[in-house]
Amino acid sequence: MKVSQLFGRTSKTEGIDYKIPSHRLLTQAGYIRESTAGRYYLLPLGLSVHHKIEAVVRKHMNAAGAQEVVMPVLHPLELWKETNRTTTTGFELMKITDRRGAEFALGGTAEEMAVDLVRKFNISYKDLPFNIYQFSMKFRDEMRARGGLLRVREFVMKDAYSFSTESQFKEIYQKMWDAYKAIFEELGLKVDVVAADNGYIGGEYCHEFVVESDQGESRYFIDESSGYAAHEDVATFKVDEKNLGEEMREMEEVDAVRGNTMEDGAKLHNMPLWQQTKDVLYFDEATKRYILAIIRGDFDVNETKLMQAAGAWDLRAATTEEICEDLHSEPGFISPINIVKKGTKSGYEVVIVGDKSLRTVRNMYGGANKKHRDILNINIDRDYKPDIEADIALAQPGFSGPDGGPLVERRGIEVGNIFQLGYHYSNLMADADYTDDSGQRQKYYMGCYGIGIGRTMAAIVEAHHDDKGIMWPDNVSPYSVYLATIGEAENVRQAADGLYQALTEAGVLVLYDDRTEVRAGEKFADADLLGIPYRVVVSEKTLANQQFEIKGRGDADARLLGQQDIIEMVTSKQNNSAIMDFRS
RNA sequence: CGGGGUGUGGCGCAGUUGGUAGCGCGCCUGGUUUGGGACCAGGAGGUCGAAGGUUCGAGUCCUUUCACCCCGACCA
Repeated sequence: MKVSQLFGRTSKTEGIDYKIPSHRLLTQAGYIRESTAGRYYLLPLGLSVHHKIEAVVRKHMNAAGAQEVVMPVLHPLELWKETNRTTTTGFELMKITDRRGAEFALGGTAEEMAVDLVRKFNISYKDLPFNIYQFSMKFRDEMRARGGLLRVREFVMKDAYSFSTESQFKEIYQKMWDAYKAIFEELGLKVDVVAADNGYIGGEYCHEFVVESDQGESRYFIDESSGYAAHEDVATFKVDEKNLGEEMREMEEVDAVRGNTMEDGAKLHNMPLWQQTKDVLYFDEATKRYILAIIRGDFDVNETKLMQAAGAWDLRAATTEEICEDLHSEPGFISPINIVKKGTKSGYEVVIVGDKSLRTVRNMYGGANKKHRDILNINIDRDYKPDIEADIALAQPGFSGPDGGPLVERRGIEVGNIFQLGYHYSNLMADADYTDDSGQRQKYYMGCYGIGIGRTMAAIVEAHHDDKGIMWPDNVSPYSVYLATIGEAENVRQAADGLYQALTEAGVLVLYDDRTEVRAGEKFADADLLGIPYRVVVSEKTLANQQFEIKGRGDADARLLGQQDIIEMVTSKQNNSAIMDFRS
């Protein structure tokens, strides 16, 4: 491809105030252009990178036995109603109606479609296991798109769906895990595999593949000694025992003229924070229940864990009015002791969820559900009994991980994930089953596996750039060589044309900067910005002894080589995966 | 959805107490240049986000609305 013919151009001013490096560099180099917030044009260069990433993903998915399909982008809304996800997706479904009034969802993920496809084939155990996947545009009505390609409203996702028996599942999950490791390694990305929360998608466990980056939105913890890695939503830690040797003392209600914070309580009673009870009242809009979370005073409530433990999917903080008038308690003095079982006005039930850390302390102190009254010597079991006992504590940096080592906090970009769905969808959807070897219908067991292609592209740029521009790894760069002429001399042009042809015939993708009106400095700046692995320069100077100048994008110095050596040097680094120039 | 901000040629911006739009980059033409973003001369390109209002007159004042950016909430 000749630069003079390439659609799109570099710009010094376009996107100058974008804060995220990948956003700015991809824009300035002419890989992407914004349409509206969270929606991007992929220009020829950007599409080329996109295709190369897809090719790597496809290669490893196929090698792992998955089979590529394409599903419609418009999903019949009845399918989403079948799984009750029209209201509970976690992202606002985008809907569209055709002129006959048929309703569709713009696909944001495709579990229902995959099940619907599979049930059309009335499968048996002989068909299992299998894994189908696609690359397709996904639509998310994000509240707030940001960070260029990092969080968008439309993007190409590779999404895969596996169908198997429960006993076959572990192997499939492991295969996807291994395939993902191989994919990201080939793309030049170091990933942490992080245990995460399944959220609205269902299932019991899942893992995120995260590229460590300051620009990432995922926060997670690593125990570097053991390799334990978990998203902050699910991270667990060892809870130290405090004063379990102490005798239980008589419960006692006392005056407590203090403010509403934990610190106020610790100060007033001159006792440690950990001996105080932290009582946080929530209301779940989905099930119309109050959820009273109780935890040791030196910990915080992890709301994701709380949602899982209580089955409360639409949690919000309770209002002062609800606390005072419906539950007859007092902000800052809420307590499980003598709390009403039901709101006296609303009739809504109060569910008490206790963290397991409550079993590491004796004789706790806390509110009395009355203003300026506290209770001393509170002990679990004797004085109150949680309806649900679970780990609902939020991990913090420095806490001991489940394997004993200290937890280190990291931030990263989630580029892929693998989910165990189990029977979640086969339970919700009709005929999501197969015939077993005794002729009985059985629910199948599912998993799903996603990779965001555009986000991966941005993550690669985040991991591979300097202050001059992008530095693509060899196998995702749109071209292997940036060939630039300097000057308008006829012999320079002829030599460059010859090298362009020779490299192309050798199978090397070359971006040939044939512009005559552009000076050397600008060509060098463009070459750096674009991030092509090799820059080859042809000028009267290099031709003085029949040579060309070649420089790696990350190298400080260039060297002079003859044409044959150039070709050898470049082809030896060429990646052999089935990759082609989609523009020529 | 809450808080803050911005909308003026393709991009980045200026525009005074209201008087009918300008600069830099880019683009086009000609010339001089040519190893890290050159220079000279000429040129094209804007109903100032949209709608309504005040006024003799609105980029500027008022009202409404839309879009985008940043922070938060949310979020495979």
